[in-house]
Formats: sequence, structure tokens, C-alpha cells
Amino acid sequence: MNLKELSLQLGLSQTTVSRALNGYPEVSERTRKRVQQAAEQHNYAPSTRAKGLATGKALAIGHVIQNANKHEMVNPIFGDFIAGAGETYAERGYEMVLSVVPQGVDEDSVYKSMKSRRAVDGVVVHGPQMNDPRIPLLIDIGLPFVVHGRASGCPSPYSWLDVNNRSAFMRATDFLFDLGHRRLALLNGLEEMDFAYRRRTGFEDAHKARGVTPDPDLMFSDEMTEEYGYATTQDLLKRDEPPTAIVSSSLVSALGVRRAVEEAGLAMGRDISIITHDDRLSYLRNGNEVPVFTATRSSVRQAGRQLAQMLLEIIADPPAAPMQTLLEAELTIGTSTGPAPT
Amino acid sequence: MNLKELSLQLGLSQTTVSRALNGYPEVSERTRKRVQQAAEQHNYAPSTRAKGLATGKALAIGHVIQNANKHEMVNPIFGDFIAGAGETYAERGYEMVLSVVPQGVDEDSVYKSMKSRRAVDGVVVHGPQMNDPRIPLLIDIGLPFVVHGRASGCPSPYSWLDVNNRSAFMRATDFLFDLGHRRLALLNGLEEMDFAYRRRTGFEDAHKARGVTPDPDLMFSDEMTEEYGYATTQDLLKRDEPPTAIVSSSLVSALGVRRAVEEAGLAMGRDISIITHDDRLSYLRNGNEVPVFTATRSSVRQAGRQLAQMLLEIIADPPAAPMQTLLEAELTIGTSTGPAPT
DNA sequence: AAGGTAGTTCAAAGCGCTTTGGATCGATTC
DNA sequence: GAATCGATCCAAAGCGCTTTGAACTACCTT
Repeated sequence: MNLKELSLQLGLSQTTVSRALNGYPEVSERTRKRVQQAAEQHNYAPSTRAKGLATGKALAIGHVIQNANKHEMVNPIFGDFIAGAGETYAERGYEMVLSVVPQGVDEDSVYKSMKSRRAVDGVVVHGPQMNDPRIPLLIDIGLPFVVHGRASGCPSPYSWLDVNNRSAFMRATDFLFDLGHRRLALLNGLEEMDFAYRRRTGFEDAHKARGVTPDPDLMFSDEMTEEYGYATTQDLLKRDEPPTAIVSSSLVSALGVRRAVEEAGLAMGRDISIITHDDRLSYLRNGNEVPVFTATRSSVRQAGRQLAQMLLEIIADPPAAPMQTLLEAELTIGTSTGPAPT
Repeated sequence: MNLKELSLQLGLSQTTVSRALNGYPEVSERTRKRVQQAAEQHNYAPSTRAKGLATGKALAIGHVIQNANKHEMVNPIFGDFIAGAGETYAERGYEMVLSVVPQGVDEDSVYKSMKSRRAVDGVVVHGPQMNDPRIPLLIDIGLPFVVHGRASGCPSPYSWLDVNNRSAFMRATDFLFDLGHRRLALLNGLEEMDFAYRRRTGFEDAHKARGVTPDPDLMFSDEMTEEYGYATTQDLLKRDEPPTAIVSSSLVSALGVRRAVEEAGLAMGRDISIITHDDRLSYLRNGNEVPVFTATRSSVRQAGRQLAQMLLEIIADPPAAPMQTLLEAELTIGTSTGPAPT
């Protein structure tokens, strides 16, 4: 069923039917009702393609997954973020287009192609790195976008939504200091990622505020796997002066940390304290009602929802200045932290 | 830049330019080269919408994420599956459209809408349950689809790609029997999921083949979280006659199992054996080179790639009979299994 | 020289929608 | 009674592509 057929059925012009369905005022309420009913009955919905062609809008937002980084790693937060963003799109009648960058293909060309094919009205930039080249590119080709995170070092302003990683990790570190800890380890993500840089800064700044010099031997950076948390912690515990507390960038790694700790016959919160960041992934909960780990937490799904709203606003009504949203992570107290052992 | 402008630039008709770019034979090689170069130079690519309108194809595949199940859980395998499927789409010039079912909206209506809006050429059905109602629906509305998994009890034939869950779990169970184990526990996923049903069947059938009656008190079914693995194992170990081996449906739960085991001062592979299914998720590896857990494994990313290929084939050239692919999981031996303690 | 042919190229229709610029009509105003 | 007006509705153009059917070459054939 298409517009033509439907309007023929109704004995109305295509114009009127189209206007009735799109809520224009120059259609009588009686007619509108009649049209809406007929549309429903015949299961009519305007063709996305035709509508897009006619309006010049794609009614779609692009998300690009870089497949290329080490180990073909899909970002574990991806699913939840997408779910959040998708909720917003669904509410607003937008479609979400996912583009996987094939091996050996330049990621830039994916954005250029999206632009020239007019396939999307805007894109979301995932996993920004420091000085991320995608930002100048997108500004250059004039494709609206919002970055999930920030990219330190980018000269031009741009829209973003980010968690205040620095303050989160500063608070976490402070919290440990308050508990009497002095030797703290940091299990961070890959340093080229902007969020990892900011977290390290928070960790270091908290040290400096207490007049403590952070020990480079206690700071690590890698892909945040369970194995990484386990192996690093094992190594740490073997040292002469092991740290009394560990700050982890991810719940996945924290599971590994916990394993090493328990395997060594130690108890979290008593012998060694652990704070982790928790993205509130749906399939990896930090306990049920009561959190297991003390954590800086911030729902990545909520971030997805909100970021999508920002992007749609920007598309609907391009603002003079970029939109920037900084979310604060909560510090939730679990059982993995306690006073420093004396 | 659009077709009209490009052909004006070149002094050719739109017809010729279109044909040159689409590889039709009635264009001289000289002209084609010229056209291709000009297209590249001006960054021209045909508008997806216009092309779709003209050809009647959407050049897009839909994936629907049900957001509605318990705990708003996004399936952890989702990211990797999508990444795999996306690779195929990218190679073949297709787009991937993700649709999140908003809370309170009927999932059926999402498929109907995709069909009536002609937004996609086909869809992938994720996470089939027993007697899944989506399958008759899709057959009814005539939207091509392939199911990732199977749906026991569906009367009409349909295309699917699945791992042989039954044989995988039968082999795993057999393997444990061969090692002398007799009291085996099963930590399965939610029973309404078809894969969970099949895995249980494999587990039970292996018992029957040995003349052993599976103990219902040792069989569990829940969402496959770390906590579930941990709590269940803890409980099991407290019993008078704890099982000597555990079969787990997911690596995430297996991590919990391991934690409970180690916390109890026992060693995997010596005091208690564990086999888990491993979807080879990129962010949750089963060890690096050497697997930690003995596991039935099958790459969900590869499944995504292959399933997407099937669907594209079906769309390009509808087969008389449905296409069905059964993948066999490998049994990889890690350090988590060993002879039953005597 | 007329006719046939393969190789190129093109004009125009059509895909299904939105939107512009009227047209129609009964009611209201002067 | 003519003019104005608001409320409805419509015909047709246009969005950017593909594809049909035809035309125009140059080159052979006979």
C-alpha cells in the first residue's frame, strides 16, 4: 500500500492524505480521523526512502564501529550505549545506522561516504582518542556530530557528552587517602584513549593535593580484560611493598583483581581496598542491590539516551555554540574498601 | 554533488554516468574511467534514498533489539555478533539498521513498520525463544529473515544459523564422564531461550547414554551473570555431596564459578572440574593463547558474518527451501578439568 | 549503395513521497 | 449583490536516482 493507492481508496488527493498524516492544520479533523483509520487498517506507513528524498532529510543517525584496534575488540560498553541511544531514536522517529569499518579501510572514508550518500543526518563519535582526527574531519565535511567523550588537544570546539572522569578518579583516590591508604595502584585503560588520560590525571592530581608523588611503578595501562586485572594484581601482590589499594578503570578488570586478591588468601576491604569504575552495563552488574565494589559509577546507557537527544536537537536547530554536557559519576560505597591495614 | 551536476560537468547524460558507475557493459572503458575519476574527485556517491527509491530495494538489513526482558538486559553477545554481521554488510554495500524496541511497544509492530516503510530488505531475528511468535509473523508479512538460533516448536520451516548446542553440551558432559565424574551440575541460561533448552537436552542425553539419571537438584537456569555463577557454586559446595564437575552456559558465569571455587580453597581441574561455553567475545577472552577453561567454543562474531551472508543470498535469490546452517562447537581443553577426585 | 551490426549515448518515464501555488465553496462583510 | 475570507482540498512539480526504448555513430556486408 502506498500513498497513491491509499488516497484513491479514500477518494482524496495525495496531498490531503499526506497532510492529514503529518498533522498539518489545513485538514479538517473529520478527514484526518478518516485518513488515520484507513492508514492503520491498511497498514500504511510512508516509505522511508521516498520521504527522505522528498524532505532532504535522512531521518537516520550513524554510528561507526571501529573494528580495527588491537584484538578486534568490540568495546564492551557498546551494546548498552547503543541501547540507550536507540531508545531516543525510536521515540523520535529516527533510525540508527551502524557501520562497521572493514579491515583495511580508512575510517575517514566511512564518514565521507555517509555524507556524500546523504545516508544519515548526523553521527556519533565513539571512543575518542587524544587529538582524534575524526573531529576535524567531521567539521570539515560538515556532518553534524556529537562525541561520546572528549578529545584532548582538538583545537576547534565541538559538541560532546562525557563523564567527568578526572573528578571521578580524583574522588576515588581521595576516598582512599581518607581511609589512610598511601600506596595506590592504578589499572587504567589504553593510554591513547582520552578517558584513560583523564582518569590518570585525576588519580595523579589527588596525589599531588596530598603532597604524595604517584609511583609510576604502580600505574598500568592496557586493554581492560579480566586477565589484565588478574595478572597485574598478582604481580603487585608479590612485591616487597605491595599497594594497599587499587583503582581500576573497569569492572571487568576489577573481577580479575578480585580473583588475584582472593587467590592470595586476602580479603577485599580488609587487606586491600579496591575501587573500580562501573559503567552499569546490563550484563555485568556490580552486585544486585548492594554493590560489591566501591565504585565510581555512571550509566553508559543513560549517556546514550542523552547524547542522542543532544544530536537530534543539534540537527533540528543548529546552535551557535557547540553543546557540551559533563556528567558526574557517583561514588557508591561497597564492601571492597576499608581502612588501610596498619 | 549529485548525478545531474556530475553528468553536466562531464558533458554526458545521467544515464551514461549512472551506467558507468554501476558497471554496465554498454559504456566504453574510456568513458567509464573518466566518469569514475570525476566521481572520486568530486566525492560523488549516489544518494542511498534515491537509489533505494529507484531500485525498490532498501539496501539495508534490520536488527531488532528487544529491550524489554528482565533487567533491561542487553545480550552480551550482541556487540560481537553485530560486528561480524556488519563486516559482511560493509563488503556488500548494505547498511545495518538497528531498532530498539521502546518500552511498552509491541515488538511485532516494529517488524510491521519496517515492512510497510520498506526500510529494510530483511531482518535478523535475535535470541529466539521456544515457539517464538516472531517467526510466523515474519513469514506472514513476507519480510525475509534469518534466525540466529532456532525456535523449537515452530511449525513452518524457516532459515536459521545455529550452533549445535545439544551436541556441544553432550560432548562436554561426555568428556566429564570419561574423566570419571558422575555428579555433574548444569548452570544454564534462562529456560525460555531455545539455546538453553537444547543445552539442557544435550546434558541430559549424555547422562542417559551412560545410564545415569541427571539430578534435577543440580540443574539451574537463570540470567548468566557472574553473581549467578558465584552464588550457585557457593551453594553447591556447601552440600553434603557436592558435584565434582560443573557445566556452565557462559564464560561470565564461569568466572563466578571459579571465584566460588577458589574462595573455598579448592582448585579447578583438581578438586572440581568446570566446562563452560565460550562465545569468543572479544572483550572476554578465555585466557590468551592457552585457554583457562575447558570450553565448548564457537565464535559468535563468525556466526554474525555467516548469517549475514545467508540473509543477503536469500534476498538476492529467494531459495525454494529455507537455508539452515548448523555450526559445531569445538571442545578446547583448558586447565579447569581433570579426573574426578576419588 | 543499401542494409545490417555492434558499440555508445541519450531523453524521458517512473520510484513514492512532500510541498508549492492555486482552486473551490459556503459564510461573512460592506 | 459583490467582495473578502477562512477552511478544505487538489494538480503538478520536484527530490536524485535507475532503466526502458530509441537514436546515433562508425564499420562491415552483400
